[in-house]
Amino acid sequence: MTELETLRHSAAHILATALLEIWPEAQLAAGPPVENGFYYDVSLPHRISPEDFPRIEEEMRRIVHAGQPFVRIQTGRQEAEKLALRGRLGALTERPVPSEFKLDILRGIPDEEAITLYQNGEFLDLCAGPHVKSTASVGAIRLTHVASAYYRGDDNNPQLQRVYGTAFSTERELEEHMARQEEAKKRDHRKLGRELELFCLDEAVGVGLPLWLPRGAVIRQELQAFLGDLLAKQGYETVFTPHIGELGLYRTSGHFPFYQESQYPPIPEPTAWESLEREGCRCAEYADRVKSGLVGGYLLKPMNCPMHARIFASRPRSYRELPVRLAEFGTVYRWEKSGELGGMTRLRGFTQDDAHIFCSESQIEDEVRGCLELVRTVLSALDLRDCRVRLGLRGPDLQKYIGEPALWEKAEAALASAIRQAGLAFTQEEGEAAFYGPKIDFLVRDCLGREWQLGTVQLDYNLPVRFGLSFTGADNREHRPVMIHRAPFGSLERFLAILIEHFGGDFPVWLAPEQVRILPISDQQLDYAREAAAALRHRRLRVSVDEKNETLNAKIRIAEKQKIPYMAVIGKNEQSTKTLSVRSRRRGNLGAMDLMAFAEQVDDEVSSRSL
RNA sequence: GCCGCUUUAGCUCAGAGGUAGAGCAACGCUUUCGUAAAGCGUGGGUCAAGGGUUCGAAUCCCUUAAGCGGCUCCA
Repeated sequence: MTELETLRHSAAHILATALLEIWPEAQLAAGPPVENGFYYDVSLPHRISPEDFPRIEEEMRRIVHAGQPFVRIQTGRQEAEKLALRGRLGALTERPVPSEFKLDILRGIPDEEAITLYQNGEFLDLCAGPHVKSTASVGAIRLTHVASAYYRGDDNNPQLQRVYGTAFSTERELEEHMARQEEAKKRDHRKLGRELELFCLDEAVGVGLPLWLPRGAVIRQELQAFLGDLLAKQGYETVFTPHIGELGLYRTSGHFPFYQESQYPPIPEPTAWESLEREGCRCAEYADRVKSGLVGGYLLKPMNCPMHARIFASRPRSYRELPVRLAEFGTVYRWEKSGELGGMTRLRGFTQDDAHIFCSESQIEDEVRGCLELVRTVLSALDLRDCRVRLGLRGPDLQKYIGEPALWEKAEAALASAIRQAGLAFTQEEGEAAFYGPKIDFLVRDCLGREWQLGTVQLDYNLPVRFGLSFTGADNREHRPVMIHRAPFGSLERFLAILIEHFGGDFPVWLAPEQVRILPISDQQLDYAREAAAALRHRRLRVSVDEKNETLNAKIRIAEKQKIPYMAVIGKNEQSTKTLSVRSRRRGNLGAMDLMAFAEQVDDEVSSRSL
């Protein structure tokens, strides 16, 4: 634990102490430090709201001023259990009701581990520590928000109130942190997405179904073209597949029923509807039959892989043509629960920069390495260096996965070996696999510190079996290919969200929806302004002319707020000399430039995709 | 889906039981301007939706929806 984490952990204990001073009956669960601060989970009939924060904070300040030492108490398991039964753990006094969560946590601690308690003032808690010396060491502490969480993160468990706060050793650091958080909120892609007119989420269209506005569409097309160039070089072939497919296809792949709860229900054929009507089937019964897949129909595709598998199977394949790499910007639809939707990061319809590589086992390592290389190229080209890599393996609940354990072990071993070969630092996490195979994910943080999965490389021995895929080997016998699923962006929507926040809306010129805005000083210069715009457009630059009846200062201000990379001021002088007075959003006033020289310069910047 | 909070003009927000307001944006007119906001004027709202309490509801109560913060799940 770092020093700051220790301090925040102690802050959590101070929060707990304060909560108990106010509500002695509170049942405490756990209170760890987290990314930006700390929290404590508490079960309490009173609904804690931000309105309660002032009095809780006042109580906390009092505890800090009191300078209560944190005392570490080594104890026996039975002693601790007795205390918990008497309601004394996570409490200021003994209480008539046992400390249920503490008791449960205690029982979860392995036998060989020592049991320690920490006490400050009257507050006694089951806790491994460590802590700062005394409550006075926590110089600055503030509550930020309250949310809810299930005990131990399991939705079968009781729901707790989670009070979040942050703490630092000095008030100044706290103030700086709060200011940074405020700044970060200005980069929020939901805010910038609306202000810069990149996308919109319209309830009238459907929850979680995004509309890409013209300016956002420009960015998407640039991203697609950028990736398209890389894919062509790596020997990928482009395919297109429909948005819906036969239910049977997804039975074969296992999406139905393994992935059923994440899908829109099947769409039945009109004839199925009619024949059920003839049977006198009632609505509820009909709905049941559709849901359980007893009525045939189509599924809005939740993934592209089954269709790509069918493309592979569309004719006999020879070992000579492997690996077959099929790529598609495929839009998929998933039934995300309402509470988990958010901006462009969690949607019900989104587009993956998907591809499936069909190869022999001996090609796996090279191909996976190629994929990892591709993801890294993409991320570094866009300056997203701050990411971590995770190897996702099966979890303990084997019901959630398809396929033979032997194949899983092979796949997991192969991925682990490829990732090591690539020399990437990574963490290994159980329960993070896809239902058909293990995967390597690239995770980045958004402006508020939340982690999102972008790029992914997944190894799959199972779908080829389910689809009976094969190729003819050099031995003239049929062999089973292996499938690699990979998406360097992950989804274009989520990637856009992260990009918006990374650049704060100030995109590099090649991605900027509008690259140059021409600002005529008066309408005397309109003709030349339009002429100049046309010339720049000929160089395939994205240009507009601000023809509004406004002062130059106002036009500059507007362009700055819209984060246009280049402004070109045109007045009498520029008109007579056929030049532009160029102002760069990042570098300020660059002075007069020849029109064509300027076009050339911007063109270079665009084609080199410089940042 | 669950818990909490929120929802008033395109955006940001005031309005706390007596029948809706500001700034910005939009539109019009005047001004024709040299590197981050010219001036004046105009239009715009079944106060998220539905129900209830009340003589009277943006305001109080209930239900629903969406958004936000989390949890679980995931690109």
